[in-house]
Amino acid sequence: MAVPSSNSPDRSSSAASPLFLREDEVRRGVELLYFGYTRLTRSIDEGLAKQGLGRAHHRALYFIARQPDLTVSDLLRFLAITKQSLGRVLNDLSERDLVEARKGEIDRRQKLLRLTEAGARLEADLFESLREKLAAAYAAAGQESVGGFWHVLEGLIPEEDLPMVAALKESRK
Amino acid sequence: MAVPSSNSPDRSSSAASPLFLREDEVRRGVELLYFGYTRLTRSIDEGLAKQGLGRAHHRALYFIARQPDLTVSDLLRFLAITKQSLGRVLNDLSERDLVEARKGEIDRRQKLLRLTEAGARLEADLFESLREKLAAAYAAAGQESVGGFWHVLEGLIPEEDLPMVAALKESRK
DNA sequence: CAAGATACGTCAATATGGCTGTCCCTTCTT
DNA sequence: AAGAAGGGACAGCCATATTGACGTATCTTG
Repeated sequence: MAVPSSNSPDRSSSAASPLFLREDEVRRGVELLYFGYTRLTRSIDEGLAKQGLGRAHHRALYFIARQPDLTVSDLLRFLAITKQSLGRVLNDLSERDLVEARKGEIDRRQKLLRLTEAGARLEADLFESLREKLAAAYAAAGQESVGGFWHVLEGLIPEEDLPMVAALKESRK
Repeated sequence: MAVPSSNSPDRSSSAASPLFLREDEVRRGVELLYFGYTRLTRSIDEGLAKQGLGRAHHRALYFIARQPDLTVSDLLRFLAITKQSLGRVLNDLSERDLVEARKGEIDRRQKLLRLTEAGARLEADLFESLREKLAAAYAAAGQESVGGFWHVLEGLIPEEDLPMVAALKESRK
């Protein structure tokens, strides 16, 4: 341990295992992810507050918009919350006529969720604010960077969850 | 909109309005950011629950670890929550002897926050779990992707907040 | 067909992490 | 001396999540 005078830790990661990355690179990622994510969602929060809704409602709206006729249990998988928590959110949304449900035809136990026209309008509005910010970030970073951005994020998602995310991609007709 | 037959995206960013990106690209970013971010923080939540702490405590720990002798008001800027909310968190942390404070020497109204040894150990533990995941994602994506990842995220942070984020970078002496 | 599994809903109780508004003390600046 | 700034504390509120237990309709299968 011949680390000289400097009180800075031995960060010469590069040396050994490639998985043991320099702490700085990891901290940088953590911080950018934190600030980037919170800033992106902040815009949405404001738009939602006006309608008396919260972030949870937006997430539900988003996935329903993304996959019309989504079932409750699929939505639960996306949101990874409990049935009870989702129940409240879904009730709020249908009271406000933003979401409607009908019985599944194949399996009539299922409830197929869809946005009403008003719901679609609201979702589009909120999405517009996401688009502005993300599109600006894409543009500033350049298209080459976008691929890397996606790539790293994909790596953060555990394998068992990838099929779920991929399902969204497909519904993107 | 004379986008030709090809179903491949019109990515010649250059094309029309470079800010009006294809919806799919934005949705993909939103989704990856959501799943990536939640999966990354999930690991942390488990570690914290054991100590009876929550995510809020981790954020405070993280920034204090990052910038020893951080003042309360600087921490408030990072976290973007109210003094009252932070107060509770900080009390929890000092009750558990994870954080300690001393008076500022230059300005004695200030409280300079530091981790205790136990606090540093806990933070290092939690960070380790972040490192594992993020390092694996970096490795899987390749170093070229990491730059793009950072770049796009930077673009999500409003200009007025960039100095704050940069301050962290510097303290990373 | 009967039994069991599945999809959905709901009750009650609880925790966390935020918020607002108000008021206070100490210390620095002018 | 007055005001601004850093920090703290009270009370009360709200949104979002949790667990566990239970109920009902519907599908699946031996």
